[in-house]
Amino acid sequence: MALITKKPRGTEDVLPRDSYRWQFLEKLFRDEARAFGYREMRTPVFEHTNLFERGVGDTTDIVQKEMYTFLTKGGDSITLRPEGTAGAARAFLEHGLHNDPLPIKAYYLTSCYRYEKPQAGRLREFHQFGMECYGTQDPAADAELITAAANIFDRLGLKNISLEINSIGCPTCRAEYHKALTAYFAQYKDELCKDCQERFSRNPMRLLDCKVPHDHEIAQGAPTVLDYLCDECSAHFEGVKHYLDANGVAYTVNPTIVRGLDYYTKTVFEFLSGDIGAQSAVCAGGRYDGLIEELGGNPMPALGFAAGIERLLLTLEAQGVEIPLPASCDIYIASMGEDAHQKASALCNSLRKAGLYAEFDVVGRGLKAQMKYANKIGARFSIVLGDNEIEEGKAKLKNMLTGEQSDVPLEAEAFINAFTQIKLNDEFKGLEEKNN
RNA sequence: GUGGGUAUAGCUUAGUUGGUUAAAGCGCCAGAUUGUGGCUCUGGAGAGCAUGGGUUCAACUCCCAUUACUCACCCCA
Repeated sequence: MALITKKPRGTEDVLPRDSYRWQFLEKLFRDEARAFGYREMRTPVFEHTNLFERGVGDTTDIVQKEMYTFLTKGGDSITLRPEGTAGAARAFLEHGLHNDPLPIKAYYLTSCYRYEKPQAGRLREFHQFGMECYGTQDPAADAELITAAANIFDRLGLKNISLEINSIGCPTCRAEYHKALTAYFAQYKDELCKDCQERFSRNPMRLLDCKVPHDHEIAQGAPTVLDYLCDECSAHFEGVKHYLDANGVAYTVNPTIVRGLDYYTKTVFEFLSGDIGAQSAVCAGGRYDGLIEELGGNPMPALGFAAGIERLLLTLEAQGVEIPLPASCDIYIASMGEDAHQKASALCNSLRKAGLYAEFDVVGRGLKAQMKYANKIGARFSIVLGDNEIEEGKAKLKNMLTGEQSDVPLEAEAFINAFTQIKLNDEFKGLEEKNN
């Protein structure tokens, strides 16, 4: 096959036969968001580059080596969003949402772009569902947000999703901790692996979760953040845990959780799936009290999370969670002869206007092939239209499951009435059988 | 950016120690006495074996390179 080009690396097509899985997830997200008072927010796919440099942090890998950045014809530097929080925060500021009753709760479902090397659960174009909450520093809010995510995984029927939480403190206590950490690792600096040598200067907290055995051993003896939290941060973290307990959300405290984006403060958390390979974080987030100020606004506490839709889909598949199939064709109208074809077309249109999913032959197939097709698309009912039926003004409606047939009139309105009646009876019977 | 694996029809694969027109299942299309699907049967379309070199009388089978896909590291949803 001489295709002029293939899809760019790290992108995925969602085919017609699979889109219902996405739609199922999206609906569940929206429903859950609504239950927690979150409303949808949509922001541009691209933003001015400096938004991400400031918001995400210009020392992060995302900004340093993963952004899709380009110059416009006008000479502006534009970047495809690598994540959702910065754009949401920008919109929050730009539209003065802090004047609305607090807290402001917003969610988004968007694509994100990162120039990375693809692997299992990692794409260059991927999709996130995220929730952002502005204007509260109460630990109840942290727990509420985490609970929303937990509820989603619960409703999806996912097993083995573990929640790990940590607090990385405020800038004040984190500075203290960094000092202690640096002092500790300085003793072993020459023994650390090459990556860790780098981390030592860039982000010492990263030294904690190195996978190299020797480094890991050294890290075991390192001071933990939780011992360095100031009174306020410590009390806040305790509060979060209590509210999670109250909500019945299970978690483990993991003091080595570090987030890769600069804006996080205090609470950080990850939901991990053991079924999808090395990229196991299916959802992650935390508090970012400094972000709004960093972007030029008045100080405003905030928190949020993002869940990777592709990763969730992978987890669902790995665990064999069944996603309900979309409703299939209500009725297929087979026809033979020019008059009947036209009648089928018109009847179909009336049915569609009435909200039904109806099909007829638009390929020019023979009757038998039409019936086969009706079967393949899972039509629940079918009728055959020929000269006889047109003449008599009625046809046989066939239940494709049971093979039962009954007469129905061909006049549109009467047909729809008769059909909906039969369809309802059929559904009722189905329910009864299910219950017995 | 670094490292490992893979590359045969739309999909899943077979292809023996290199040897004639590359095989199967699924899917697709069409038939199996006249106007009715699912099961079965028959037939058909569809790849020239990722690409480019090389070795050989002969390569899908061996060698090299490239590309793509994939997994892992870094990092992250």
